[in-house]
Amino acid sequence: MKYIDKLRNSGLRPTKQRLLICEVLFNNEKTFHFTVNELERKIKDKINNKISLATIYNTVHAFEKKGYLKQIPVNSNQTYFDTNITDHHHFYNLKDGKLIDLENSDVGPINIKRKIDGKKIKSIEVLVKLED
Amino acid sequence: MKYIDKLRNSGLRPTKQRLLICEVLFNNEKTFHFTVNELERKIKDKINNKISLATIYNTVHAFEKKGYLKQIPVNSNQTYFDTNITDHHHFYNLKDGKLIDLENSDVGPINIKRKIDGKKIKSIEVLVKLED
DNA sequence: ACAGCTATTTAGAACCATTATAAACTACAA
DNA sequence: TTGTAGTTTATAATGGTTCTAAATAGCTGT
Ligand SMILES: [Mn+2]
Ligand SMILES: [Mn+2]
Ligand SMILES: [Zn+2]
Ligand SMILES: [Zn+2]
Repeated sequence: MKYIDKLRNSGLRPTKQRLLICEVLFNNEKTFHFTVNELERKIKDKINNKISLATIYNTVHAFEKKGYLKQIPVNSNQTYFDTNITDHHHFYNLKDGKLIDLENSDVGPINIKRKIDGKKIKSIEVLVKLED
Repeated sequence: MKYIDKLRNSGLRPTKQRLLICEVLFNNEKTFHFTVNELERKIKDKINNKISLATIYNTVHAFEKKGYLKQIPVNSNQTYFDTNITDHHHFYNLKDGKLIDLENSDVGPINIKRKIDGKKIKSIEVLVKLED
C-alpha cells in the first residue's frame, strides 16, 4: 500500500480506517475541499462497512496536525478542509457554500507592511466572496 | 437619543434593547471585534436588567443585514463580528484567538486576476495568522 | 507465534454555539 | 384608544464537534 509508509513515518499506525481515508482524500487527480459530513458520505460510497464518525474526526485532525490537510477560514457552521496544502487562496460562493481554489499566481504578491511585536506570520490567506 | 433615527431609517423599531446594544456597539472611540458571548458580557456590565440572549442574536443579525456589523471569517467555534465596517483585513493571533485590524493601506492592493463566470466579487478579505 | 503494551476505534453521551418556537409585550399608525 | 405587526423572551431544539471509556488492533521484544 502506498500510504503505509507515509503514515508510519508520521508516527501514525496504518490502520485500515486511516488507509481507507487516505485513499479517499489523497488518491485523486485533483485536490478538493470538504466538510467532515461530506467526507463521511464519500467514505460510505467507497465501502460497505462503515467508519465511525469519531474516527473520521480523529483522523482528519491527526492529518491536519501532520500538515496533510489544511483548514480554510470561512464563516460556516461547518469546518472546511482542503487536501491542497500548498499556499493558495479561495473564492467562496455565498450561494451554495462551495470553495474554488485561487492560485497564488492569480493574486498579486501580498505584502504585509505592518509587523506585530513578538509574533511571526504563519500564513496569509485571501478569501474572495462571490455573489450573483 | 442618537440611535433612534438610525434604527427608524433602517426599518428597525428603536426598542430599548436595540438602543442599549447600539450604545455598547457604536458609542465608542474605537471599533472592536467581538463574539456574541463577549457582547453579552459587555451588555451585562452596562445595565442591571438583562437582555435575552435570543434578542442579542436577533439584533446582531439584524445589524449585520443592515450593514452595521460585519462577520469576520476565521476558524473558531464562535462567530466573530466587527464594528469596523470599512474594507480592511485582520491579523489573527492563534495563541489567544484575538483579532487585530490590518488596514488596507498596510496591505498592498490586491488584484484578483481570475474571474468566475456569472459571479461578482462581493469582498476580498485577508487573514494573517500569527504565531510566536 | 505469543505476550504485553500502547495506540486506535467505536457507540454513545456530552457539549455548546446557534436557531426555532410560541406566547407575552410593545411601538406605532389609524 | 385600539388594532396590528414587530419585537422580546424563556425555553426547547438543532447540529457540528468533542469526550468517554470499553473493545479492538498494531507493534515490539521474546
Ligand atoms: Mn482541528
Ligand atoms: Mn449571521
Ligand atoms: Zn483550496
Ligand atoms: Zn476588524
